[in-house]
Amino acid sequence: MRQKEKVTIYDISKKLNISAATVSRALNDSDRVSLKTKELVLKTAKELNYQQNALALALKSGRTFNVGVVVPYINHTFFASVIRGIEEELEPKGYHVIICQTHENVESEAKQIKTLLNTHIDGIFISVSKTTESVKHIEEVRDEGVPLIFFDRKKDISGVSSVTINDFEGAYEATTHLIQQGYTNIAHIGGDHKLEIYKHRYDGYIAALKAHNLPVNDDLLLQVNSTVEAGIEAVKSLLKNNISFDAIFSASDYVALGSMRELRANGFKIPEDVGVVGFSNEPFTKYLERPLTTVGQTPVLMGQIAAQVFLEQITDVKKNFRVEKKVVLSPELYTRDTSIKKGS
Amino acid sequence: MRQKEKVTIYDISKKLNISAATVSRALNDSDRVSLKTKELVLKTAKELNYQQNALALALKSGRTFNVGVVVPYINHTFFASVIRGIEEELEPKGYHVIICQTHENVESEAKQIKTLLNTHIDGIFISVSKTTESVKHIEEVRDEGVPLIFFDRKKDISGVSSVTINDFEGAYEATTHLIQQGYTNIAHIGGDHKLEIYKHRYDGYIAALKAHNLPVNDDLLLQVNSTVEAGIEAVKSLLKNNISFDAIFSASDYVALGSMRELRANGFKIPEDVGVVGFSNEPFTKYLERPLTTVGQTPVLMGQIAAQVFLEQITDVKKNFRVEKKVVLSPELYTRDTSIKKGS
DNA sequence: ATAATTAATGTAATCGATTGCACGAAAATA
DNA sequence: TATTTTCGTGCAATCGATTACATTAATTAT
Repeated sequence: MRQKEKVTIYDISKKLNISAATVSRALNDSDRVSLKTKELVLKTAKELNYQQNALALALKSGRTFNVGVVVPYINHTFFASVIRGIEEELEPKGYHVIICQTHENVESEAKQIKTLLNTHIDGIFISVSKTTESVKHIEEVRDEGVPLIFFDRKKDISGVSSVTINDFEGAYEATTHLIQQGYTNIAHIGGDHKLEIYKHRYDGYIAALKAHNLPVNDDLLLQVNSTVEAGIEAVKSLLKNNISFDAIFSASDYVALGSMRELRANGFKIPEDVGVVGFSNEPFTKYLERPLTTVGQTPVLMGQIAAQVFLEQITDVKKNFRVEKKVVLSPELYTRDTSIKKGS
Repeated sequence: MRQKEKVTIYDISKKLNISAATVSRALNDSDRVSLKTKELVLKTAKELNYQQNALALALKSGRTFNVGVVVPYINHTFFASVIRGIEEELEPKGYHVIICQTHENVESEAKQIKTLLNTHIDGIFISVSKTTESVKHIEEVRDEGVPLIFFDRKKDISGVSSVTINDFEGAYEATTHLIQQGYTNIAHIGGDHKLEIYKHRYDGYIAALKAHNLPVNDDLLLQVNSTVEAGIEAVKSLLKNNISFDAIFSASDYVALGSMRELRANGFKIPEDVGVVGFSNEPFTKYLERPLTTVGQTPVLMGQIAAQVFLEQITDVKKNFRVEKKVVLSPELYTRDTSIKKGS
């Protein structure tokens, strides 16, 4: 029950009748200590089961070996996977990952960042919340000299690195795939353009249509939240307004799922009557009885790369300069049942 | 680019020409400081934008306001949701959550715990890995006087609290439900009994059969990993061995999914020919074209309660005693399509 | 043999906040 | 008025490790 009395370098120094400074040097393998004392110290340290006090070190050095990760929700597969990637990459280097969620709320985001800074983290990874417009709280991090890395959802801030998916390319490929499958009247159910990712997916969709000389029809463009319910509502509204379409490219798998529900409820066959493509490659998409074609995002890889960028950055800081690095990952189209016209 | 020079209590003390001790007392609202100086200090602190140095405080007090969470994989929906619950409950109290994953590996688990202890976390939440048999590394935590809380996957260690699901009850209800639907030949595809949760689910299944005077048939009992592939293989082996059954109670949603795949591939209709019930209420289960009946586990709630137990525990420690608290949450059966016989 | 060099170790300050003890001044009591 | 309390504040140690500077001992060069 009682806290074990921790062994410090003073305990070692007392036992060996030398100064704590020498012990410290010996433990850090300094060349200003004789081999004999070095060995002696190391041996005694092992005997006494000495563990370096990370707090004392952090106080002295200013480095805590903790990094913060700020995401909207940690239990969303995508974010949890990115965190996993970060954790896997940094754990071997002795870093710990502190996670915070913003619930898509800027104020919470700003608060979390403030607290993280106060905890003296060595870096921050962030995917901004939907409601984030002002970036003052983020610039503050940069100004304090703390490495900051955006992943997936970024803001354009000079001097800040980011790792993102090429959403444009993903959307372009998805749309092109639908076109090649013979669909010509493709609706796009996207998300709020305040988030770059949705804007880029929209742009990719438009570009693909134009590249194949298909007209852009405003009636076929919707912006909704990323939920099953929103997908249902979106299709309902399309049908109610008598808008004809033969395919849906959705910027969200959840929306795609809802869309399919509503389409089937109205007697449409997928993919015969309507082709559907989603975005994200959520785990459930491949388990559906009719697996969903979707754009995959390699979130674990994204986390790993973000971590690597961070590691580069901290060595840069030591050298007293900073590089702004923008990594853009290529998405991959998972072609499955919902977009392959039979007999085509 | 340059690290902002941090404001300390010495800066305040210098500016006001008083000692740092008084500043510290004033900031901590000690009653040994005159109201006048108190106000003065508070005002100056605000002016200079003073932020308490968490590291210095931690070094002095031994409390870091960090807690560690150790799970097999952080991107599994269940664990991510528990973490979310913990985080939501502790964040308002000023705690940070440090996450570690073990990849179901005891050595990794022991190492993570060791590092966490060295980081001076204020408590540890853990769901043990499948391979954990020796609990020496866990007893060490308890012996160091660091509050430890098991969630979901626990080990029996005296003096350690836990928050779990009543797996027995969940399995009992699920099996009873199948029986009530008219299934009589129910197979159980479970997991490794080394993990209590699987043992309990098995026990619940057996108890339900006995309670309804149904025979226990060893041929219908399987132990497999929690994957879609394992589910496919399990059904393959049942069919190959010509074992007849009219329902499957699986201890895993993934296994249930695989089972259904293989059953359909062999011309069986669900739920007409074979009823299926899973376990966990994974998000995908309700999105299936034929939503899966499954036992839900309220992971967010589990995290919240675990956090509450932790908070109680640290106040207990202050009072110099420790209570072992075992919270068992009730699972809930989500009755969906795969177990409801039509016309019954 | 003596001076100059190098190697090994020790001393003490530092990182920032907290706190037991001491001290002077003011207030209350005798 | 003299004596005791109370109040507000400061001094200095502490938490554990690091490190610039000082010092001693050992070695080499002259």
